Order: sequence, then C-alpha cells, then structure tokens
Amino acid sequence: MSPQLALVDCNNFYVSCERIFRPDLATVPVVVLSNNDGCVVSRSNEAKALGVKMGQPWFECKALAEEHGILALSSNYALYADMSNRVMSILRDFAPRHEVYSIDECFLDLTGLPNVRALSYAMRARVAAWTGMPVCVGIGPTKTLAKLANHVAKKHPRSQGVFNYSALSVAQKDQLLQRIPVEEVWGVGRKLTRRLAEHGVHTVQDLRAAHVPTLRAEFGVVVEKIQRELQEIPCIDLQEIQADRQQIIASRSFGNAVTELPVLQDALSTFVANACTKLRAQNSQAAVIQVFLQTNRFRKELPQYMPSLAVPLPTPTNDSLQVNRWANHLCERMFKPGYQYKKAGVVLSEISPVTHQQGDLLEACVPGHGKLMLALDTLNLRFGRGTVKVSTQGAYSGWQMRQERKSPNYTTCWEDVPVV
DNA sequence: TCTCCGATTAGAC
DNA sequence: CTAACGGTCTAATCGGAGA
Repeated sequence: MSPQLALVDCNNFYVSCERIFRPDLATVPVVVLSNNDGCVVSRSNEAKALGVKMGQPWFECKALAEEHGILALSSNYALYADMSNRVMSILRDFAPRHEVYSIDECFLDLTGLPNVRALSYAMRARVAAWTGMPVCVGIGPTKTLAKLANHVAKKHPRSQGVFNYSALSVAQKDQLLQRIPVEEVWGVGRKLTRRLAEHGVHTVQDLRAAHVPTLRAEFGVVVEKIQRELQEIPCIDLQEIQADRQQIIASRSFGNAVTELPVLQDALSTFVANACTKLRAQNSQAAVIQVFLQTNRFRKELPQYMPSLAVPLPTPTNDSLQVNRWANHLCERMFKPGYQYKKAGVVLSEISPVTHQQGDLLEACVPGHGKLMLALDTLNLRFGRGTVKVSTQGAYSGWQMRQERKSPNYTTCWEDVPVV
C-alpha cells in the first residue's frame, strides 16, 4: 500500500493564538515579536501584505507600523504551548500514527484510510470548532512532498486549505513542481538555494530531475535524500516518539547591557535552573557544562568580547546546585571588566540517562540533592515557574528581557482569565 | 594514510 | 533622549592532531 502522509500546519500560529482571545484584532495587521521584543517572528496576512519581513528587527518596522497601525505583541509562550497541546490532541485522533514536528505542525500517517480529502476537511473543521485555530493540510507520499503540498494549500485560496499531491496525474505533478521555486522545499535554505542556482537548479522540478551522481558529489547526502523524497521514495521516517535531547541550551539576550559580574551570575543561575529542570524532566544527566558571554555584536563601535568555556563535570549530574557552582566559577574565570555584556548562556552536553550512573573510581561521589530537586520541580510545576529558586537567582535586576507587550495567559493562569 | 574529535556550517521553526 | 537585531536543536562536513 502506498504511503499517505499529511502535514497539518497552523496558519500564522503565534498571531492566531493571540487573535483567538482578541476577536477585535481579526482585521488589524498584527505581529508577534521574539524574546526581548527583538525581531518579528509571526505575522498576520495583513502585516505580510504591508511588507513586514520574517525575522526583521522590530525597530526597523516602527515607522511602517505607526503609519499603518500594526499591532506588535511580545511572545507569550505559555499561551502558545497550551494552544499547541489542544490542537495536537485533536489531530492525533485522526490517524493511527502521528509526529508532533514543531509547536505548530503535525505529521499524520493516513496510509490506507479512505477518502483522505474529506478527512482533512473534517480535521480543519474540528480544530476550528474546538480551538478557533485555522490550519492547512498537505498530503503526499513522503514527508517532503506533504510539506510541499501544505505550502500549496496555504498559498492558493482555491484549495480551501487542503491539497493532495498524491491525487495528481504525472503531468500535473510535473507542471506543479515546475512552477515552485526550489527554496520552498523543506531542507533547502538560503545557502543551498544560491549554490543550486549556480548549477542551474531553480525549480523543484529541476531538483527532482537533477543528475544523481553530480548532485551527490556536489551537495552530499542531505540533498540526495531530499531529491529521493521528491521522487516519492521515502527517506525520512515518521518519528512517533521524540528522542531525548542530546544538548540543552538556556540563554537570553539582556534587556539592558550588563557590566557587573554578580549580575551575570544572577542571570546564569536562572539559566542553569531552566536547563537542569529540562534535564531532569527527561531523566538525564550531563557530563559537560559550558558557559558563554557575549557583548552586543551589532554595536560595532563598542569593544567586543565573546568568551566561552567548557569543563567536564566531576561526575555527570542534573543537580541545579552543583551545576550552578560550576557556572559561577566559569563565569568568574571569563569575566573581564569594561565590557557591556548583552547575552549569556549555559550549555549542557554529553547527556545520558540517569540509569547509566557510573561512580568515580578514585574519589567519593559528591552526594546529589535528588530529593530536594524533586521537591523543587514538583512545587514549580504545581505553583508556577520560579516559585522555588536558588538564592543567587533574582538578587539583581536589569538583565531580564524586555517584554513590554505581552498578552494575558488566557488559558493557563486563573488571574488572567478574562471576566465576561 | 587513517581515524577521531572538536569546530563550523546549514537548516528548521 | 537614544538605542533598539531570538532561542534551541540536529546532522553533516571540515580540518587538524595523533596513531
């Protein structure tokens, strides 16, 4: 039986989350900004039409925004994560197997199901009725073609939000792929687009029909897999269970530049807490910790300093207190006065499951704070992040990110539930 | 010359 | 008034060091 994969993708996801609770914004151009209110990361169709680019720094859009009344909101991840969970729990009932690919996308395995087109319309209708979220559905024999089909569904209003590549004739497929630029293909980014163009590959059809040995030699396995997927040969499996993370990074740009060591350490202890919480949530431990500091790379007139230091932990751990001590130490070693630090972060790597605990051959193991960490995680889950903290967190302020336009947590915080 | 490993690159969203 | 440009993650490939 030939495989049928659907990719369901929410339209302008962050903006749509906001609009669901602000129906008055339905016709207003709206954008959602990245952390620190830095860049545009989601745009309503109206904002796109006005020329606001994906990833554009917000300060560059200010004049245009003022002129056309574009509303900008800070990102509200608690809201987006909760809305995502609601949408995904609806979608997964439509197929025996599924993969949550990102916060706003889900692959469904529809192989063998009758009338996938009608099924797709039913999905859209149910998600809209139960959550208010608009979604588009693309169907194809491989993940890459399902993605491409989704792109077609989004781009052409005539499709009514559903496009089935598998239903096309051979001639129709040729014609369609000839009209789509190669950069629309999943896995083909800016750099590859330029290099492919130098080899005369401009459209999806060009890539699908390219000379295999040449492609392989020039562009490696990655592009060869993409080509095969376009030729309807599956190379990318559905990942039903997501693997544990191999690396955990916690970092932020600061709202204001930081010049003092203790302020950096305050920020870093928050990053350590976040990273270790994630580590414990997947029942893992890290063997290496890395800390980095960065001045503002966009302020070329200021002295630049971007140090980074990694050390193996004496024994792999997920204990926030132990990791925090190392973070402080590394920060101290790198800190040089006279710089305006704009960003810092913690990287945990060499991650393994806690069941693989190996004692130290020569020295007694440092006793962890297992029970304390469990209590901390339980309390923070129950009463909200930051209910219980390490004492070095929050002593200083000024580094916290800017977030001046955040909407209420409509679905996850009682105080924020609007009173009708 | 081969292998290993850390750093770099490219991509997604 | 001025300055104001995100965060996390993976896989492949590159290039130097050591065997």
